[in-house]
Amino acid sequence: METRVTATPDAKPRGTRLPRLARRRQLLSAAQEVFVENGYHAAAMDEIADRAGVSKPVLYQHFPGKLELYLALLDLHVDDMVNRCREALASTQENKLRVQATFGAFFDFVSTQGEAFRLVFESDLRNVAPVRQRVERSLQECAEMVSALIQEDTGCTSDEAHLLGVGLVGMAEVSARYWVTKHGSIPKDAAEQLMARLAWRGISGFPRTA
Amino acid sequence: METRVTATPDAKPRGTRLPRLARRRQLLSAAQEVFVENGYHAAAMDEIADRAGVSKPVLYQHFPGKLELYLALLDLHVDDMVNRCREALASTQENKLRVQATFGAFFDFVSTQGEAFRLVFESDLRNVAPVRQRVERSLQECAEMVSALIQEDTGCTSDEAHLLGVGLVGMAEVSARYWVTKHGSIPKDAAEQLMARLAWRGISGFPRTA
DNA sequence: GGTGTGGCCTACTCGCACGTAGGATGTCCG
DNA sequence: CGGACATCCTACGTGCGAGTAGGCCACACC
Repeated sequence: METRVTATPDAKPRGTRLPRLARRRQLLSAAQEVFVENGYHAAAMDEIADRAGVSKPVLYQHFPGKLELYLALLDLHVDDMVNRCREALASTQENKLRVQATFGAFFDFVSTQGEAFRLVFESDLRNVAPVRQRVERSLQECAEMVSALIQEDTGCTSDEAHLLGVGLVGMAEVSARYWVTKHGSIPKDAAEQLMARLAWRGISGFPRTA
Repeated sequence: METRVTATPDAKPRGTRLPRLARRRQLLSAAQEVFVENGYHAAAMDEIADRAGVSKPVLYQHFPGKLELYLALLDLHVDDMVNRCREALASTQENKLRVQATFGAFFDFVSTQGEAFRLVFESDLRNVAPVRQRVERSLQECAEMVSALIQEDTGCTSDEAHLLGVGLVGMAEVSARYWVTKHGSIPKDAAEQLMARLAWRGISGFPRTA
């Protein structure tokens, strides 16, 4: 999927001119590479520009600052995650299949776009309000969709269902992240189904009394 | 739990002299406050010194640099977490109780020392090798202790047991972190037991065949 | 062929925060 | 009392990287 991962931070030809929108997309792509590799702080605007085969001021003609550039990318991926999760839950009416589909969604999410999921799950900028807000909100949304279903089918209070939802989504996130770094140990289908089985056994027909 | 959260970063008396070891402990404590509040990058050595009622060079007489100071704290807390987890798993021979105890361990861990768990779970320095290594290694250790037990009692392969272990530990981490930020919604005991029940239902007598 | 507009570049400023040089001051022992 | 040692301070050097000033060049349209 990468054409070059060699030593030199490989500046591109540096001669091409692009229309505004195409350049913007390319800058986003270059920025994603650099942010994912190094995190926000270690990423230099110079390197992003170089990676796109362009000089720094061009970057600032498209984005007002480093933070805004980062947020633009982050928004893309949190939305992607939430949508995948929503679609998985809506894909069937049977809860067992819903669980499977949702784990599938998380495993898919961490498999796409290089390692873009790191922007959401491993951001080194969570201490900055707008970033924290986006990340927490997106996970919260996923958890709420899950907990709504839990609450329908069990006698749990709202608070209990929320906690369960957060835990399940967290399990999906963490296991998917672990799996993706250990490619080769287990095929994707098997990993998804293993975790889905664990979750489904845990949550199905959750007892109403302690 | 905080005595002061006012505007001024409250420098202490600034006159007291302390023996070397006591000063070191106090510096660690001040550093922990600042790192937890702001993360690594937004934490200034000046503020840590101020917070301890001391000037910056003193800090550098105790720690060679900012990173080493951070690592000293991080080591403390990853070890704490692993030990709690180990003790929980060793506290009984019955697996159901082990699950309960382990969730208890994670909920305890996030409840102690201000919010020191953020250093482990939300470090904004995971892209730096020594930090990443410590964090991942500690979670890996917890997961391996869990997966060893899983492998004993199920027909899972080693890879499968590892994935399950990581998922369960991840669920404990995420749910504990969520619970601690929502103090008041559910009492600690209830939250622990709810999650433990979810996990135990999921993992107990895990089927040997797909 | 001129002229304007849009895309691009080189080269710079500037602030911030880590880390340090060199000096003052309190305490303990001969 | 005097000097040695340890603790601490004020004030500075320094590097790095975000963001900017000002100018060049290609292409399109008159």
